[in-house]
Amino acid sequence: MIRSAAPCEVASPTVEVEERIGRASATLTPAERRVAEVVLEKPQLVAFGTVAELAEASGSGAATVVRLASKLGYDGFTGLQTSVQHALARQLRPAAERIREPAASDAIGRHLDLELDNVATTLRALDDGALTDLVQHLAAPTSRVFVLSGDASLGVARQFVAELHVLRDDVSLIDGNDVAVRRAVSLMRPTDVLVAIDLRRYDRWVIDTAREAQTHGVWCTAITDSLLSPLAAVAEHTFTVAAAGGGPFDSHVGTLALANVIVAALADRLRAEATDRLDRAEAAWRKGDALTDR
Amino acid sequence: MIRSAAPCEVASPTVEVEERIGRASATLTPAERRVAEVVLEKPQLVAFGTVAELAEASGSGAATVVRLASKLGYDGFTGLQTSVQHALARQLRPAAERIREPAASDAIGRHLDLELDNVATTLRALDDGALTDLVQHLAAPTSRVFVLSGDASLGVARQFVAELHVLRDDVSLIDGNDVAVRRAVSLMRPTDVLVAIDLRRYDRWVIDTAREAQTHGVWCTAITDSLLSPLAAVAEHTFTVAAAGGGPFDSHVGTLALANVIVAALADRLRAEATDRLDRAEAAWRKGDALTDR
DNA sequence: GGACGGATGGAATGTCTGTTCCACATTGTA
DNA sequence: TACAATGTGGAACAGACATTCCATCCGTCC
Repeated sequence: MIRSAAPCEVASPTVEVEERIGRASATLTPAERRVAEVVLEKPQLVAFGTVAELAEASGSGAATVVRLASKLGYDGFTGLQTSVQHALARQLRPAAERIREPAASDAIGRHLDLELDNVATTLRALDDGALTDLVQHLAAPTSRVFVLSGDASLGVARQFVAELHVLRDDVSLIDGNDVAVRRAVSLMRPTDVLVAIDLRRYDRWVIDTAREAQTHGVWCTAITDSLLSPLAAVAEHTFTVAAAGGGPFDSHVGTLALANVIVAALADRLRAEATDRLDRAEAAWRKGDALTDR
Repeated sequence: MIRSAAPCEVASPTVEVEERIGRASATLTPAERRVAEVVLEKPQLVAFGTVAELAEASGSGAATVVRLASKLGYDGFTGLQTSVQHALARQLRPAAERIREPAASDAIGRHLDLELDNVATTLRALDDGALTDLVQHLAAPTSRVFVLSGDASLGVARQFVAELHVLRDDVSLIDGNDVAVRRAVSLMRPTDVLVAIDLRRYDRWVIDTAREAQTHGVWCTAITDSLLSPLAAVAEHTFTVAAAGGGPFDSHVGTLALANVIVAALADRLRAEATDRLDRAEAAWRKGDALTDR
C-alpha cells in the first residue's frame, strides 16, 4: 500500500525548527534539552519573547539558550526567533495570500479558495452582540428600514432588501438620481434605521448620503471593508466583509453571506409576523399558480 | 426563549486593536490612518516587526507610528505590539481548541458551515468545459445577452447583469410585467444568449419565458438547483448550485460565487475590450470625482 | 583523592530599538 | 499674501536586548 506522503502541509507551528531539534537531539546537553522542550511546546514564547524569558521558562541561563540556537545551526537566538516567526506567520496567513504561492493551479480552484476565505473571514469576524443589536433595530415595528449601497454591490443590496421586505414592511433601497436620493433622506426620521453597504473606492454619494442621514438622527449600520471606512464613522455598528475577487471585480459573496445571517436572525426574532407574511405570499402564489415544482 | 449568551471566544486576529482603531478612526491624521491600515491588514508586521519596519510599510515616520499607538490608548508601540501578539497567539492556539470552530453550535457558526458548503459544492460541481463554452458564447460580439431570474434570486441576477455589462454591451435583465417580458422575448434572435437562473419552487413565468426563448432559437444556459429542473430541459448547459439556507430563504451565496467565476472567465477572454471599457469608466469617475478612498 | 574537561549561569558589552524632542512642511484662515 | 495651527519625519537619547566572556560547578578518569 502506498500511503500518501503526509498531504497535510499545515503541520505544526515550527516544522523547520522541529526538524533541526530532532537532528541535533543526540548531542544536546541536559540544560539545552530543557530549552528545546520549551521551544517545541511554546513556540509563541520564542516568537514573541526574549532570551531571558525563554531561559527562565526552561530553568536555565541566557547563555544556554543562545548556545542551543547556535548548535541548531541558527545565527544566534535571533535566527531561531526569525525562523519560528516565519513558521507562525505562515500558519495564520489569511489564505487569500496563501493561494498565490502555488502558482495558481486551476482557475476554478483558485476561485473556490478565494470565496471560501471570503465567507469564513466575514462570518468569523461577525460580532454576535452587534448582530443582535442590529436585528433588534430591524425588528422594531415603528422603524422604517433603508438600505443604501454603492454601485458595485447594488445587486446584493437589492437581494438583501427583497428578503427583508418579505419579513417586514417599510423596507426600501435608496436609489435613483441625486434629486430622488436627497428627497428620500430629507424625509427620514430619528426612528428610522439605515444599513449602508459600500467597499473601498467608496461612492462619494453613498458616503454623503449616509452622513446626511446620520444628522437626521437615523440609526446607522455599516457593511464595509474596513473599520477605517468613512461609513464606519457614521455607524453605530460596523460589519467588515472580506471581498477578495479572482476577476476584475470585488467578490460580494462574503457580503451576501452576512446578509443571509442578518435576514435569518431577523426572521427568527419576527417569527410570528414573518411566518404570517410568508403564508400570505404563499397563498397568493398558489391562487395564481405562480410557482411550480417542475 | 433565552438565547445562549454566545461566549464565542474565537474572534478575529486582532479584535481588541480593531475596536480601538474603529473608535479612534475619526480623530486620526492622514499619516496615522496609513499606519492603521497596515496594522489591520498585516498584524504580523506589528507582532513580529519593529517601529521602523511598520513606518516604512506605511510610508511614514517612526514617530507617527508611536503617536498612533499612544492615540489608541496603548502605552507606546510596545503596548500595541503586546496586544497584537496576544491576539495572534490566541488565534493560532493549536488545533485542540480550534476544532470547535467548524463544529459550531451557535447560529453564526451554523451559517458559516452552510455557506461554506454551498460555495464548495457549487464550484466543485462546475464543469470546466461547460464554463468555457458559456464564456465563448458570452464573448461573441454579435450576440446579445439576456439574463432571466426567478424572484427569489433577482438581486443576485442583477449583480450578475451589472458586472457583465461592465465587460460588454447588450446585456440586459428580463424583468417587468407580463407584457414587457413577452415583448422582450418576441424580439429575441437566434444569435442571442440567455442565462436563466431559478431554483426549486420555480417561477412559472421564468420557465415559460425560457421555453419561449428556446423556440426562437436562443442559446440557453441554466443556473438551477438540479439537472431535473425544467430549466435544464431547455438549456445547452446546466450549472447546478447548492443553496441550503439557515433562515427561511434559500442562500444564493453559491449562485453568486458561480456568477463571479463566469464573470472572471469572461473578463479574461475579453481582456482587451474589457480593460478598455473599465478604463473609460474609471476616467469618467475620476472626472466627476465620484469615488473616494476615504 | 586530585586533576581535567565539559557544562552552566552570571556579568560585561555593544548593538538595536522605542521614545522624545524639535525643526520643517502643510494646511486652513484672516 | 501672511500668519497661525497642526501634522510630520529626522535625530538624539535612554533603555532593553542578544551576545560573549569567564568564573564556577560537576562528573569523570587517571
